[in-house]
Amino acid sequence: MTRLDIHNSDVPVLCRSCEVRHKGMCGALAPEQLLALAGHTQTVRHKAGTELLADDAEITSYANVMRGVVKLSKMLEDGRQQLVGLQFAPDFLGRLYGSQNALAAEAASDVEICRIPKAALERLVKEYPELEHKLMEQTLRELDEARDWMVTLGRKTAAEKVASFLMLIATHIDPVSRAQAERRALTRTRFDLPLSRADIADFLGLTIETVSRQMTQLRKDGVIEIVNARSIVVPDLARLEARCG
Amino acid sequence: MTRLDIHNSDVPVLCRSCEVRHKGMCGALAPEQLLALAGHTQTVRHKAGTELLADDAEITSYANVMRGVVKLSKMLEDGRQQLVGLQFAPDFLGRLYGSQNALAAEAASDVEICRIPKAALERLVKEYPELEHKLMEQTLRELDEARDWMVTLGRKTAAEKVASFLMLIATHIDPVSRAQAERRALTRTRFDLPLSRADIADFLGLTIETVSRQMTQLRKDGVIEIVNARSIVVPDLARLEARCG
DNA sequence: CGCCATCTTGACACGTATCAACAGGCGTGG
DNA sequence: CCACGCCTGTTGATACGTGTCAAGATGGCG
Repeated sequence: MTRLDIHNSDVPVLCRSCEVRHKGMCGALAPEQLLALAGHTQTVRHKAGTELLADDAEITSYANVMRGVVKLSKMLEDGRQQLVGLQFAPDFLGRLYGSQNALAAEAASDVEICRIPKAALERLVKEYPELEHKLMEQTLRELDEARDWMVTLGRKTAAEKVASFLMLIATHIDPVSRAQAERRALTRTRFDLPLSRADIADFLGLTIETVSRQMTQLRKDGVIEIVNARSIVVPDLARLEARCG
Repeated sequence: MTRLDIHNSDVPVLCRSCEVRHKGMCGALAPEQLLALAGHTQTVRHKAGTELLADDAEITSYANVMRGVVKLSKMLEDGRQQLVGLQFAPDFLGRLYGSQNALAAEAASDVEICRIPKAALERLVKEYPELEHKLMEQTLRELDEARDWMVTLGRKTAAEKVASFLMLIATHIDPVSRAQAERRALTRTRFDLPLSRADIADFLGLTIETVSRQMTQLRKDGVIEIVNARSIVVPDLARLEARCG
């Protein structure tokens, strides 16, 4: 279970300071493999709002989210938009084996990502099945999350949608794991929203106005406190959970 | 590209008559590996409506859809239901590496599935990375489809949802591939709906009545002909596509 | 032939969208 | 340092789409 990490000297310098090294796909790699990977990677910072992957663009590189939140979105021709996922560190970014993106990725907050050229990663995946296995596990998790969200989009009321969104953020944004969040269910929790009202609306299939009204309602009901538009306090996560439908 | 398949004698008897052998995950396997697999598999037929996997049940086996359509659904505690996917032959069925199902699977039509015990498949996956790769490709396809459907659920009108559903069935149910369907876009197409109005409503996040009204509207607009409730003719797929939003 | 499930159609209610006005925060420039 | 303007979010009035409830119509099957 515990990884032998005393011999850090084998680990590439770049990776040594990487905070998500053990959690993302890199956790699958031995020092020597990490070295093969690190030879191609490049860590880049982007400001909130930067487009990281354009829809329909050719895929030339993949990436790992190291810090911050990335939003994935799709658009209809007439401009209607739907967010189809949020990626937190240490999530993988990009459609593996795809030639073209089927969605757009944009930095929701300031982010730091670790890029690797498409060909380089695909070569490594072929060489180290353990790497593909890690990516498979994340893909399966994302599929589970996408399907959970389909229930939210298709069958929940506006009030339940907003509560579900807050719950999602509360359990993902914090460095504490989801499991910990569950244990601390009764504890006062505070977090910042990585999305604007417009983004939240696009994530929930609602309008800005409806999101705003439902937030106000949750505040009036004492389920949340709105420190400011971007900062929320949940006195009791269990009560919020009860609003999720 | 072409697989050497002249020496059928090496292929297990069970698999030799399998119509989806080359298309699903089994396409990854050499005769010898197929033999290892076939020793554990069991082909079963089920009538429409049979529950194939119960939500929250422990996973003991995986399966491949060989004939028919399987619907995947999730339910909220109060009974509201959402279909989160449809599986056609030769799709894989089951949450790989999961211990519990997060969704229910039910035969939408009469189906034939090829079961394999969880442990047996997981052993094979470990042994043959090529097998995990095939499953990865399907998982990625399913994730793409789930995200496409999120746009439908979150941002389309009832009319567009129904058109999108008909389009989905038209391009999946037929033995002709999606690519072929696109080429034959202007051709008259006829197909049977594998779902009842209630299922369609659950797939689209609508009510039965709204689905029915929108179908009627499409008929009145000449976009579809309703032979009977379960059988549809689309004179011009391009016109239907134009209704999808 | 008749029953029962499924589907369709109608009238009305309700939730969410739309349109519009206003409030607050924040950076810019005077 | 304050004033202004812009961007984001909030609140209100009203419209519209879809849900709900109820009553037929249709069709498959004993």
